[in-house]
Amino acid sequence: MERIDKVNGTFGRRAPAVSRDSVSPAVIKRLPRYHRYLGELLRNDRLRISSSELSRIMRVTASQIRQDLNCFGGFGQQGYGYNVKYLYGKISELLGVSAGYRAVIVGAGNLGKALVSSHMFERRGVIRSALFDIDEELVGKTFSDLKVYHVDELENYCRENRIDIGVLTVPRDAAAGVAETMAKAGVRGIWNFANMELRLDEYDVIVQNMHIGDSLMTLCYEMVSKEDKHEARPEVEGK
Amino acid sequence: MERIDKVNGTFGRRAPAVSRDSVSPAVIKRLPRYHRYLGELLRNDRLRISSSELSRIMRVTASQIRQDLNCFGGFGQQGYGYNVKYLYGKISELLGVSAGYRAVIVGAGNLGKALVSSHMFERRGVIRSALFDIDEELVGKTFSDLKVYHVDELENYCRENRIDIGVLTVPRDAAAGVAETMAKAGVRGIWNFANMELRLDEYDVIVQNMHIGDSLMTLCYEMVSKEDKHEARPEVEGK
DNA sequence: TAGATTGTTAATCGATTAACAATC
DNA sequence: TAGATTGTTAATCGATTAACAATC
Repeated sequence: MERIDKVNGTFGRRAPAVSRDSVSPAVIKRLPRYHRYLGELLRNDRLRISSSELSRIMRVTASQIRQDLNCFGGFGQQGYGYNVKYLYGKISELLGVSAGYRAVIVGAGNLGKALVSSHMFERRGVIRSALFDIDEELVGKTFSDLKVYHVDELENYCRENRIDIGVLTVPRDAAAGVAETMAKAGVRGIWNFANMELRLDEYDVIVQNMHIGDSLMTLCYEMVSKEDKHEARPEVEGK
Repeated sequence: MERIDKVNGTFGRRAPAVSRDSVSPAVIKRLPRYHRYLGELLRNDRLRISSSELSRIMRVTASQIRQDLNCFGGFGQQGYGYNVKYLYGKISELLGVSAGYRAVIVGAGNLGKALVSSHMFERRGVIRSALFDIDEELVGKTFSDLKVYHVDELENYCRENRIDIGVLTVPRDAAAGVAETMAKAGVRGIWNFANMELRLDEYDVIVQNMHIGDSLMTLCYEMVSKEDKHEARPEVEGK
């Protein structure tokens, strides 16, 4: 068996393919957060990190970190900890950063523009390919180096450019139709910002519904709960 | 004990205050989704719904629905089901829709504009009060009926207008500073879109960090996993 | 080697589901 | 009343934490 030098971040002949079989949803949901924190450590030139230090930074238990990372194979080294670069690379691999997925963004409104002008895609290894809109005024324009095409061209474009991901920032009512068009054109993942749950059961497509508003509601829930607790507490008797 | 007519959605003298004590995080996280689906049913003029029908629509177990809704008190009625309007009202109440929170949005870039131009706040009972930006070019302009002020005025504005919620769509590096300013000015909740986890431990403020990108990564994770499964499966021997 | 820290098992805790009695 | 459907308890399942042996 070839040894992998996790400490220096260099590899022997064959790195073990990260294993994904039967990884629990709870762990998967946490991966992007690990990725963020490790990216931060990397930018700060940290070479190694122990589960206990990472646990202090991330405010989770060290036990959970070790358990999580171990789902995919032994990423650390006893007595040393984890090599930041190596670990970051492994998690990036799991999250498809090196898959080179190509994405189109449908809807060149404020949200579409916000997404393409950010480092959103770039940072995650997703290649922005083009913008689409139904508004003739926008067609032909360029935002953040991305050309806007008319949605009529969407199906052909996706096919010809082997688009993997479709990002939906269109109005609610248009979402289902556009999604189906993309699914037919071979798109394999849809990132949906319309405020409804898209379902493409007939197609072999993975859908991520992004409900930004849910987060605002959770914030409000917590604010109300806090007030309830503090204000007007009788403190007389009983529980 | 006064009876509450859950069936007609009308109330007796005293409606039971929804109880929030020790509700599990898992349930809280699901509330916005119930809210969305019930809103949809309400728009479609549905008067009642049973846990079993709702379970089909939402693709969760009926058992979970009954268990969840029961955390806060008996919202249903045996033999009948749930009154859609009543239930929607109760969940709205839990989520602070009727709290009348006032929000400012700091950062009048594409994301800020996208948020204020949507029904994001309105739909959740949050009142948009003003926009703020550091760019003199933008100050004085109006977007979606909202005036843009200079961030220098943020602290005073929040105090004078009793702002409850601050929405951060500023660049990463500016986020912590702006957040602190708002906390000092009495803001009690911060909705942070900067790609970093804001912590305001010294202040009595609730922070919701919105990591849009995590959702894209999860999508990519699932796409890679699916490919791994389908492609190049040796099917020779061993597991 | 001794010290540190992972990998991993076992114990605990929390969340989900199933089942059914209560009740409308 | 009979039928339907909730509220609620008990059983199962999954996720987290604690503990420690393995090992670098």
